Amino acid sequence: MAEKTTITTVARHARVSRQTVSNVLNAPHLVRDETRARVLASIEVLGYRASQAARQMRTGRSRLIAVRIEPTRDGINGSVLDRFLHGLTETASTAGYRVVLYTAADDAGEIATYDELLASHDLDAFVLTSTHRGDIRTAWLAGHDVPFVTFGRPWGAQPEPGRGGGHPARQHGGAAEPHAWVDVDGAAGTAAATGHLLAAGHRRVGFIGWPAGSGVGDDRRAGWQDAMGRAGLDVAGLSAGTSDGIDQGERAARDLLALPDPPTAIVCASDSLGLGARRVCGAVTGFDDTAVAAATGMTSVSQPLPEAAGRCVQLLRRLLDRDGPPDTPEQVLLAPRLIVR
Amino acid sequence: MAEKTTITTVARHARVSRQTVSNVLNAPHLVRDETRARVLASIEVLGYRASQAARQMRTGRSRLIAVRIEPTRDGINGSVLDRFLHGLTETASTAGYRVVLYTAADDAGEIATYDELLASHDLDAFVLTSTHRGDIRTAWLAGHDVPFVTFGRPWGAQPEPGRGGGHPARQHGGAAEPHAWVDVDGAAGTAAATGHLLAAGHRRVGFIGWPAGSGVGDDRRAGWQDAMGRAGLDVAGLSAGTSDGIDQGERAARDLLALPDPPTAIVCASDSLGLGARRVCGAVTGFDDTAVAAATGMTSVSQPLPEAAGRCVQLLRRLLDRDGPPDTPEQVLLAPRLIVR
DNA sequence: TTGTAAGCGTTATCAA
DNA sequence: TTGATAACGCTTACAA
Repeated sequence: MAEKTTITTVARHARVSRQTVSNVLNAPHLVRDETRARVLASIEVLGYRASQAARQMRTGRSRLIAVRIEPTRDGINGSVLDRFLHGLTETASTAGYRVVLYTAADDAGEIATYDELLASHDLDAFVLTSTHRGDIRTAWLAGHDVPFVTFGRPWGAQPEPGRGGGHPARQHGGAAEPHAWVDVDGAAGTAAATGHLLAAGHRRVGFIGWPAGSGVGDDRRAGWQDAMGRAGLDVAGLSAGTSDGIDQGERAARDLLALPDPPTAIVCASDSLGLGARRVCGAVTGFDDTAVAAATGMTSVSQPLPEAAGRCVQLLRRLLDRDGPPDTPEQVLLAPRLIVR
Repeated sequence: MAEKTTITTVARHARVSRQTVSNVLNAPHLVRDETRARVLASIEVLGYRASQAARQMRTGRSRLIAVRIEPTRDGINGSVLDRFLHGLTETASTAGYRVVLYTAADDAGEIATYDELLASHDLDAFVLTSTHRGDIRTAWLAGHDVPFVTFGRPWGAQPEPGRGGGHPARQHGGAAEPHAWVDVDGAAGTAAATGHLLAAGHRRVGFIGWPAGSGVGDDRRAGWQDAMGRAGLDVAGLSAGTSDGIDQGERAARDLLALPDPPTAIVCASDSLGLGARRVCGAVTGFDDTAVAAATGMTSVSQPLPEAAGRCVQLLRRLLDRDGPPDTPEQVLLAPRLIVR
């Protein structure tokens, strides 16, 4: 094994002081062109790379961002995180950041992990996924002055039990302080899916989603409802809410089809639900454009995951790569795309 | 924000020297019980956690292990990595290690990334997935004395063009120096799938996999061939090789069914191929037990991903948490499970 | 058993 | 524009 190349090695090789080498790297404008060129040449020749650990001790920044990896729930929607992670890793690396993974059983466990990661590894920031109503994580991070971005907008404080109708999802419930987030417009997605079915001649279009109060679910339901409303169509009784899963989707679809005036097509809030519904209904759309949708030829709403990941990194940089007071948080709402099959 | 808690804070609080605090953490047996208890209490009260960066500077160990995250190819088999990653993150964290992600376009790019990660972040080890014939990564890592484990056994040097028949996959081709690896016995999986079909009364069981020379593919083919041989059945002409994909699976299945004496059932090397084959053949098994297989009710071979991940960490610890000369590398071959549907 | 001193590789401060 | 010095928080060697 060769000697470890440190900044001292480079300094000796280029016949300058350590500090000058450091300046070439961190404040190039302070160094004369000729000197800089010589130093850069030495760096190249010696294959020098600054030690993150040493740099971190001095600057307090680790250039590490953390993301939670969840146990793929039903496997169908799980690959969404997979693609998001890949995009995140790629974009982060071009910005000089690395992604570290962590797991947690629930929100409380996740917060304990924040504490641990921050104290021992000095993590620079967190990317949170799967935001939901009553999410306690963002308040904790904000309260501890930890930079973070969520993939998924804030859905408000507590689940509101009695809120059936209306468009509750559109109110981003009184989050104490807004934070940076990136999200995909789920309502626009289900609206597009509904429009697609309407264009195909359907008039009775049903919806299968999750029970009211789930934020993401309410949003997707609202998109369907809006699209139906704009077409002047009645939606009374055409909506079902159930937990996620293939069998649940089939059951809910059966119920809808048993109505006196049943739907002829169904928009679903997930590919899992859609797959189940398809067993009993010909015209069904799913959500997330997972491999299952592609494999079974189901029309589905596709989220622009790589772009969402890129935006998260972008927002993070705005938070991190600055010396002044933090900018006002930014929010990004991306449009999904309907993949017609 | 409270003051940063360092080892000095703890020392003051417990009325001992910094060194004693360090000893409590790293060499508890050197400290008197009473003192140790007092120090631990202070650590608890102050919520102290040793700074990884400072520790790393002294010890040269980062307690970080790296894994590549691949762009989900066809999405169907992609979720395998997802589940493996989750298991890895979980097990690693209980051993005090964190998982960092990286991407790479190909083997050469991956090696460049090793260089970068090692030089700047002092990574402790790598976990390699998707081993293949002619894999240049292991030689590089071994040559640079970097600890690593592969998920997937070494498949030998170069793809061997003219090797059609036999059981080439069973020869783990002259790897210069064996290394630690964990793998799942693919041949056992396809053998089980074949056995399942034979038990159902089939006598002509075909196989659709990838072109010869791919290591993993040859192994899975060998399992089918062995099972057929043990049952005294002829396999001549019953095997097809194609690139992965649903349509490719369908095409290969059509070809097999067009034979004079066609198969009545087909074992496939992936769920993608299986899904395609199923369009034209009733009795088909897949491989990987992905969400697609579950959703479409296809029998498939399931890999014990969490266990594989755990074993990888176990092997890594053997390599890392030792002071003497490294142990002889260990290899772990896990048995898959057939999920009958 | 506990304390003192040195040093890991970097960057911020300040003087030349 | 460049260089000397100190400091970040920790652990290893050695002295008390």
